[in-house]
Amino acid sequence: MSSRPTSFDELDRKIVTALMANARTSFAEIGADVGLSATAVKRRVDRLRETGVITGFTATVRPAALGWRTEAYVEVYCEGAAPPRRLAEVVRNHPEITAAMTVTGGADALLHVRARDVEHFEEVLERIRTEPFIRKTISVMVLSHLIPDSPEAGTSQPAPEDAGERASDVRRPG
Amino acid sequence: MSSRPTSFDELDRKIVTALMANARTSFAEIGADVGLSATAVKRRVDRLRETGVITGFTATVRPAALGWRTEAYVEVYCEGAAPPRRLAEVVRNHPEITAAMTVTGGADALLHVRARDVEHFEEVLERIRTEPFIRKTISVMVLSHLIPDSPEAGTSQPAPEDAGERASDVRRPG
DNA sequence: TCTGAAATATAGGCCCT
DNA sequence: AGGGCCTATATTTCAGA
Repeated sequence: MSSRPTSFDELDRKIVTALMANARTSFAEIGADVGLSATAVKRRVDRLRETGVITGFTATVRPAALGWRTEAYVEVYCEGAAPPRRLAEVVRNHPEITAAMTVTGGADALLHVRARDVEHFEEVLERIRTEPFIRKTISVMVLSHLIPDSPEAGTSQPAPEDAGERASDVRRPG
Repeated sequence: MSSRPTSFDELDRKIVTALMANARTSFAEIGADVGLSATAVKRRVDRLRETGVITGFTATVRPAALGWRTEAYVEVYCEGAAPPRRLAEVVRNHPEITAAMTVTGGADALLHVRARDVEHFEEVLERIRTEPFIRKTISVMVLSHLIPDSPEAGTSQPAPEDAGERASDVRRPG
């Protein structure tokens, strides 16, 4: 995980852009775009991965299609000092937490949470509040995305493992 | 881009999981895991894309490696009614905004912003506040990620066009 | 859904600058 | 160090059935 800058030139930039647009683009095709052979592109991609510029390749999924229709940000306030280490442990206990970070401001941490519906979200929230560290939470529910294709709109969701139901078999309230 | 779920079974679930873990996994390898031929896997992936479950494949990039070292969430308060349509226009004017959504609570919208450094972030913030609609903003800076590999930690950033330590113009990915 | 063959892509080896 | 060319191995893709 060296974050050491080796050289990062124009060509690397273009290659990364191409792979962000479509991670399955062939090296030959990228090469044709940037003016390199497939081999050269592959070598650069390998290097970009080794140096940690590219950390992986992933499918972007529309959470709603998998039955994840509810999304919220949760500000977390902790008892006394909240060492990030212990917060990280807590966060790992709840698969519905798709992102978590320490932040400036009154709260100690900000969580991004995905749930199937409001009922499920309430359950997650109660679970989180049960954690010994947590003093209080403030939730902000996401209503609609203004940038539909932004990664946070589509990419961040629990793995389908955690999806209790199928896209074609979503539980109804009541 | 029909958002209607056709059938979505166990096999699809596994395929999606595999592609989320590594979008460049070969269909043959996925097939070996789930007990299908490469051809069958490809057909299912094609269908998952057609039905909009999978919206694309992308490289995940460590923003810091490209010179994006500052990240914040910005709550936006608007003058009077804030039609999402107009908010969306405003948001599109600022490539550093990597996600934007309307939310419950006091604020009208929540923005996710990436900048090269605090100076750059301040500049972005001033630009945003200049927009006719915006009445006030409250910023929460991200200090550290508790889930290092969550998509929001690594995937969401402006395109590498703007990378490096250069203060050149910025464009939106895609 | 599988099989099988043809078209593509990849991962190295090797040599050049 | 980085790039191109070549080749063996995999993979994708398109026919069948």
